[in-house]
Amino acid sequence: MPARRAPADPAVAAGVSLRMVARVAGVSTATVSRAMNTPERVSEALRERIASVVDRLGWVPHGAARALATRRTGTIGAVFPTLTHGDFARALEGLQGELTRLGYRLLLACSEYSLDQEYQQVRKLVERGVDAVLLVGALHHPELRPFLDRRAVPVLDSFVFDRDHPGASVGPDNRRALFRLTEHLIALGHRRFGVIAQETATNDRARARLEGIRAALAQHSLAVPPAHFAEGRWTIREGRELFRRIATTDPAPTAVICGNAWLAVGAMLESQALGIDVPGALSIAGYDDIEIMAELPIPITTVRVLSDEVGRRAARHLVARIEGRAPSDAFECEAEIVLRASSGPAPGGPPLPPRSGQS
Amino acid sequence: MPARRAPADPAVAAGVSLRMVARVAGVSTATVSRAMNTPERVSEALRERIASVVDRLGWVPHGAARALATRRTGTIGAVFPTLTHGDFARALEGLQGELTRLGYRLLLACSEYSLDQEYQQVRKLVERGVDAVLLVGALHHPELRPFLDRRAVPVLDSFVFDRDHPGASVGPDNRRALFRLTEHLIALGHRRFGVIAQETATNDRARARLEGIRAALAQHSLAVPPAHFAEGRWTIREGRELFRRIATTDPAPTAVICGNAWLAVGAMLESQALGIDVPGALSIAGYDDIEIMAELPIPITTVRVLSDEVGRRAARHLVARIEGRAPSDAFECEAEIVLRASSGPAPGGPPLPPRSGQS
DNA sequence: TTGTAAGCGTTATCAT
DNA sequence: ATGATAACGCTTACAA
Repeated sequence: MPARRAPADPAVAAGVSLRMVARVAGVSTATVSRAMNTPERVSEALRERIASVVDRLGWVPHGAARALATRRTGTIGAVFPTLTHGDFARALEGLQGELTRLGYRLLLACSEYSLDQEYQQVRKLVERGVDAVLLVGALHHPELRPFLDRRAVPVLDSFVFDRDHPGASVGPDNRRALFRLTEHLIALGHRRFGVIAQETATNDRARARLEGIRAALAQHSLAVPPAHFAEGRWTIREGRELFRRIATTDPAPTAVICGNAWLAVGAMLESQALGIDVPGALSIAGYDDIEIMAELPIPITTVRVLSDEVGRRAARHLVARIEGRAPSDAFECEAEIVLRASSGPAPGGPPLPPRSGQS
Repeated sequence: MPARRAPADPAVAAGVSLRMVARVAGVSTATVSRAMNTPERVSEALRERIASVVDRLGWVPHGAARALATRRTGTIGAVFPTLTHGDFARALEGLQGELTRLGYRLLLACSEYSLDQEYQQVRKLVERGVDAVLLVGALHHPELRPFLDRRAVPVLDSFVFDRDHPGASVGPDNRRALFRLTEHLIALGHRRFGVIAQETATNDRARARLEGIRAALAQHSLAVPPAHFAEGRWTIREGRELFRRIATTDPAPTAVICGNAWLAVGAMLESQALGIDVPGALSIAGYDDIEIMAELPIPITTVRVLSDEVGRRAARHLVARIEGRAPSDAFECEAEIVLRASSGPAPGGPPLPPRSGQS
């Protein structure tokens, strides 16, 4: 019976093992294994014979068996707070793409912003054999680090960067970015600031941003009065409501800083609905640069974080550590302040670099 | 030496195996295994003794070993075209959450809208031992189905629903949804239609939507002239450009249907920039309902797909099949038409149910 | 260059 | 209810 030309016999592909490939090719299992993993150590003749058998039988290596033997799975685990938030989605895409490029797979989980859930998910991932773990933020369940350290599983905190941060991290310096943004607004003459922050309870990034704002204000003996401060979830609707509450006080703030992109979009839409002159009477700034911010009738000043770059760097860092290379402990990712029409000089402020302010 | 209270001895947790737990507890490996997997078959005394040892040693079962023995990994694989697109992100989150609830993990990959890449990713996932695979769309690499079938790996196509579709699927009926939306606009008196579609080359959902539009128009002997048709990527900017091209023709369309949410947002923003009276002079409709569509000054009429529900249902379906239950082959997910201010009667059209049209 | 055989950490089938 | 022990499919010394 002549060799079949069908790429894989339907009846057979199901339970094909390396051993079977070896038998059909008339070699030992070791040789097949080598032909796959270290082809240069196998004679060309055998290599080809084996390749054709692999092909004909439709053999796919059994990952679990390999993992058991090598004690490596070629998989890294990531736990994000949520996946619908634009910057995490972008980071995730960058991470996934880079991992694929590096020959790794991604096991994904969500913490829903809960430290307990994050820890539980990490345990599951480790049980599932991930070679490394990517987390978001610097704040974790107290048992998490010890748990991973004990098992020598590399971890990386993403979306944070802090020189004092123990362990590896990759991301923007949230505190500094908002410090600088706030300073810029102060320089434009603003003195009454409003802030719509993301909930800071379990979100150390949001907290760092808030600290940055407060620190910059403090340097000029300024502060955010309670009536001009609000915390909220990251929806447009929430941004609208909180903005309305803050902007309709008297005296109203002349600048409102929003803790993320959607809150900023909400603030902007509500300012238009309220007929507030932006940036003439009030400046709006956000955090994170998503496409809509640049496309609204009045584009929004914001801090651009290259989230996909965060994901890609995270991938490279973790793979490097898995493979025994020792990359530097922290990467700061650029956080560029993007000035757009939503911000300008404070009404009646000093005549600084002339912009379209119409006070 | 008294029993240590430390949850796990740092020096030990690294290489703890079930065998070690068994030795320390003074039982056989089989008993430990049973204590973990079928506790009811182990005496309470032993069960407790074992539990405490597991705890003290900080043992975490080795997934690969278990997978090798059981031929199941408790992992399902998903391949999405992209992750930054809002509806996939939502589906992903729903999928992930439901899988966690069901005790499964998620292995995630991206196809970048390429059938080849999709196939390659599926191969990787299978190699990694996924118990089932979730795909997007009905159109795949010709080898993909045979590959999975041969290995008896359950597959599910998502974001599509088609009675004629072979195999399982979960999602909206794209064709029908846009058929109905178009009929609605026709009933409002529209006769000149513009369409901004997503690229249909490798996207069968986009194609189905387009077919729905064309079918509805054809029923009324209408069609989309080339000058009123454009295909593009799914960005706001692209939506703006294509809308401008289409809306500035003469005669201009009185209704423009957009293939997805971002294209629709772009169209809406551009219509405002151009000073076009919406919906007085021109109606705009989109597909997929993201928050911004309801929050813009002129909210956008669209088709609401419950993407997270698609993800959750996909999870339940696949797990059911993995566990030997046989769920029905296809679920149609609701695709509700959400009428908002961006659509109204055609200018000079029949005085249908009165709306805010100001022709 | 190739083969032999001992693991890798579980589960599952028998016995007991 | 518990214990021995043979798989599970692959990798990797070590030998030849």
